[in-house]
Amino acid sequence: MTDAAPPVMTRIQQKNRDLILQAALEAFSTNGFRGATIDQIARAAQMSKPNVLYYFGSKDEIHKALLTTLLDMWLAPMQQIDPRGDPLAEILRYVQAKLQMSRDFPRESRLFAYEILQGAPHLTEVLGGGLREIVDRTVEVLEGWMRDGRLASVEPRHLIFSIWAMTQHYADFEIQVRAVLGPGHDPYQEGLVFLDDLYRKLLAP
Amino acid sequence: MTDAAPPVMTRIQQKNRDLILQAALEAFSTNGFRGATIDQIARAAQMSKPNVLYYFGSKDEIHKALLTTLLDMWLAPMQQIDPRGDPLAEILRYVQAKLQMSRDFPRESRLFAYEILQGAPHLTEVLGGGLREIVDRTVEVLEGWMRDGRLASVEPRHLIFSIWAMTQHYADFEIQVRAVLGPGHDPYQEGLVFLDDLYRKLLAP
DNA sequence: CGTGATCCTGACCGTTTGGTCAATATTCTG
DNA sequence: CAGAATATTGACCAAACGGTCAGGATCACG
Repeated sequence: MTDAAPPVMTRIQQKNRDLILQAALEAFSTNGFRGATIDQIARAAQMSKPNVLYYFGSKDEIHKALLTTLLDMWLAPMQQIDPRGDPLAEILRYVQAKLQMSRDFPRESRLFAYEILQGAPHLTEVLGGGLREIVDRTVEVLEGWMRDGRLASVEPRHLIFSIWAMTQHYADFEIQVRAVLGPGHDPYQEGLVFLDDLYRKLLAP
Repeated sequence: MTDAAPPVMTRIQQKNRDLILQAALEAFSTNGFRGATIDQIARAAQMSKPNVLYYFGSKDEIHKALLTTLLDMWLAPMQQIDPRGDPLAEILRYVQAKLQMSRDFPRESRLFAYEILQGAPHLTEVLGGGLREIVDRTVEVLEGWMRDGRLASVEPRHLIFSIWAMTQHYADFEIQVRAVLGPGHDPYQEGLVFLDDLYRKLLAP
């Protein structure tokens, strides 16, 4: 009984696949899937176009690999909500973590934004499957807290939407945010203060 | 002294320009600027490609015309906030209006989302100019209300961001919202209930 | 009804783009 | 170090795309 398909990678494969994904993240997140070109990715990864296609069979494959690689990281903060912790503290920590991800990984945020905007052609199974399960689990935790009177009663799924919308807004619409605020502002710092206040008031039991 | 450039349009011009813009809205809002093709727009508008380019000199021009045509409509609800009205009622009315626009004009919402995501190459002057002024005016109204103790004191610009983020989320990420909610839900109806509650709690003086 | 302005299109062009392929270079391993 | 496996690339291709152009159809109007 041997390993069916041992995904053993050579040192070079590991390095180059990583280089390509790095370059692709930059390209896809600034221009969208159709706006990015393999040439552009190859140039950024400092290799020839055929070599890029040697590691990933097609542009689509690069894109799909990127999304699946980054999805776990993107969803991680929500899974770290601790049912045994203090409800408000747990949620505020989640908001902060999500906002920090927008600040530290805006390209990832935009990548997903483009994908969802376009109708999530590469994420349909994830949306209806894994994502929904993760959300459902979190919803159960939230509803438990609400039943116990430790959290104000609000529609939990829309609460989650609101957190996603607000935090990702700072990354996805950063240009607009900065244009409106003008220079000399730290959108994320101010946003955190605002969101902290908002969710405290909304969720206080 | 004659009119410098009387923009008088023939019946046909009016009809065809409108048809093209209609088709372009559909195309740009589903595939983004680079994802949409002139062929596609021409087909949807039921005319030949050269004819599309007879009315609009280039793909870029169509896009720009769309954005400028729709921008006023998009920003209108905020300008209808009445400084003499009841603060909370005015804001809740704005939230409702914005949410209705997401529901009734999701394509417009996505069009702007794509544009901002991409760095707003066609909206830079608007972002730094007109938009900022409109926001500034609204901010003054909000700050006036807060000074008078008729509204809880929160950072007004981030309050506006939150309204934009939340309401547009339902249009721009509709696929994700529906995937998470599952069938048998009215995202906009539920969203309105949630947001009403949220802003009541946040803004009660 | 005629004639000038407006409207419309098939055919075409140059460029870009995703992807292929044969050939060469490099690395790994016995 | 030999030879097999892996890695890399220049040259090339077909399709898609934005845009042009010359010529024909249609319309408005005296």
